[in-house]
Amino acid sequence: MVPVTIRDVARASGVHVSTVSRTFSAPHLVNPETRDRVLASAEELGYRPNRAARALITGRTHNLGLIVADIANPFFPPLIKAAESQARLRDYHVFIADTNEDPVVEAEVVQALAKQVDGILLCSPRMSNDLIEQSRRVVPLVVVNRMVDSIPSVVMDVGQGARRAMEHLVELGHRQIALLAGPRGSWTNREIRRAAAATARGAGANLQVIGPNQPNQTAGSAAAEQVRRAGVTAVLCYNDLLAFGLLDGLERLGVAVPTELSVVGIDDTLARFARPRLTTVATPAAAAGRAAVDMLLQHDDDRRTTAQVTLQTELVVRASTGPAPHRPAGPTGATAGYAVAGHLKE
Amino acid sequence: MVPVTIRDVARASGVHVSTVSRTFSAPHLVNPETRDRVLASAEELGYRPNRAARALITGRTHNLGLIVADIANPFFPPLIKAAESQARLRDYHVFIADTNEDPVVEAEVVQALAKQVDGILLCSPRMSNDLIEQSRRVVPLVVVNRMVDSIPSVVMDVGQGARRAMEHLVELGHRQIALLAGPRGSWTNREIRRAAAATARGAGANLQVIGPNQPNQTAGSAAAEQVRRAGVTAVLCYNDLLAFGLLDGLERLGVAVPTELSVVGIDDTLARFARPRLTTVATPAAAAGRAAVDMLLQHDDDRRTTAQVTLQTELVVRASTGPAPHRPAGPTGATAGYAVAGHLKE
DNA sequence: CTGAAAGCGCTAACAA
DNA sequence: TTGTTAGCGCTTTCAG
Repeated sequence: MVPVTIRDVARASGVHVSTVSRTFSAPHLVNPETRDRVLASAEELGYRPNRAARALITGRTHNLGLIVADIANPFFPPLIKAAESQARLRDYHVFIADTNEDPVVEAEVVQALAKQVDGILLCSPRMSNDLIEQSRRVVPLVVVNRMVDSIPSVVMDVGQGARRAMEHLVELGHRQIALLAGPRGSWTNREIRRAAAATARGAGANLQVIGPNQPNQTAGSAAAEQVRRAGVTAVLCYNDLLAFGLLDGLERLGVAVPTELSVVGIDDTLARFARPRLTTVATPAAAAGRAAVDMLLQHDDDRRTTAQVTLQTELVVRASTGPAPHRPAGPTGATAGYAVAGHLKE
Repeated sequence: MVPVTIRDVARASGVHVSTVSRTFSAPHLVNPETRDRVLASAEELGYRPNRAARALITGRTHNLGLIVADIANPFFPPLIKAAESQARLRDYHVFIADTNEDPVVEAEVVQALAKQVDGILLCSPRMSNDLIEQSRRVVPLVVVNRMVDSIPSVVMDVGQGARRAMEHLVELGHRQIALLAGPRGSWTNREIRRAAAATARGAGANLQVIGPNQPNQTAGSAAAEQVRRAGVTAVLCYNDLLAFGLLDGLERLGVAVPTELSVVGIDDTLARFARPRLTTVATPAAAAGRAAVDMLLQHDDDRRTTAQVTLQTELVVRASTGPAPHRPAGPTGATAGYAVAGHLKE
């Protein structure tokens, strides 16, 4: 709490402050003996360079910003953890900010953090590309889960993942499929939708889009009724959270998974936790976090790079998908009578 | 990226830098008209005060540190989210750090962050009380999930929660109960253990402690065999993650929950996701995060407070607990033959 | 290899 | 109400 400064160390070791400074920021420029003496005093006094003061003159804060849509969404914690760990490995500290899926907050936070960081990881941004490019002029940016022209980015190939998921369903005989869509500003959502629609078209299947939805369990649960009425035999969900909620809602409605309806998630966060275990598309969130940090720090050195990294995704088949039933699980289908099961208590 | 400073604004609005400074840090001390002019120029130039520079002179960074044992542990995200949101509400930014359950990293991170923050939230610390008190001398601290003499803290009454859980089990007829313990340095773990032991003693039940365990799913899964051999009819777990893993392991071993074995979790993070749905002790993590931030910021003003806040917990009975069977689910019990079920594939 | 001096962006007395 | 001045803790020329 008593702040010990460079001056205290200088006094204690009988050298000028600039020598102490050098000892920490350019050790090779100082006589080994002097250095040892300084280091000893520093150690004894418990001196730690003040990074903020240093930043003022060097222009480098050694801080990073990490902006995510919702920390409580299980997709993010592994990404945050990996990014923070990678950053600390390189001696960077990281600011975290949660925007609550709000594009306005997002833009504000970027501005607020800009001066205090050397760069920002913008994860699953909900703001417009224009705004992102504008932000880019204020602070170095790496965008995760979105592709923006001229902005370095790390994305996961969810298009490919969605395609594999659709193919899997088609192979199982499904022809009437629903897509439980994600939130509005989401690039991932658009990718999934595009890929799913294309795959359906190519396979002679019909794709019904339900949404947009907030990517949480509640929304998934709430969509169950709509899904049942849609007359489909399979549902691809924007993420596991939505799929999980849907599973819950379906259980309440008495719709059996996968016998009456197949459900596929995306991101493989909650999939192992679900019963039946979710078939899902695994997305390498931790790897994305690490890659993004590396891009940010490297970009920091040699400027002018605008790399776009795409990480592979993988379909993981578990127990929530099965052969298409003869009739869809709708109110006019074989299972209409089960509606009363909705009154079962938890 | 082109940093606009207070001087640029001063020049643009034809006043001295100190007037610009006042406009932002003490608006009431400046003539409304001048203020408007300054504000206009600032707006136009996109000026934002540099907090680090400000901190250098005021001594207040307007940053907080948030140190947690494991971001990926579902207990923390809601706490982090709430803390960050509360902090930003008060115009504070927050650094996040993950210690990987390592007490050494914990201590290092406190030191590393100290100069850059006005205070640190130490969540579920694994380091010793001594070290915490030492850290306290370097930077204001609020400890979450631990009670340390003379250090402001926010804890949840897990002792009471464990007691209620044990009583619940005893009421269901269980007399041979296991406690699947948590990690070594955890205060929460000690509290649970103490309360569970006391309750067992008072009720004429026997409590077997299994552990310590890392608080993750893998450890829970791995403990299944040991639990089955323990000859108990019920298990109280340090957290939901461990309980979830245990459930998984038990399923593989063919032990039926709750008919053969009752399982109780703690923290209510994954409980709704489990099948059967976990009976658990709900802990108000988000409230704890908010409370801790408030204590830190308030303590910041009027010093010398050492408040200790205790938040209530609540037993939530779901489907993983039931009447005690006549024989425990051990190898010598009724279900020994189910061991072959361990070969079932996922 | 080390010291002296200037200054990063900002605030805080003090004067005017 | 505003300007002047000094200086927060540190780095970085430039001399020596």
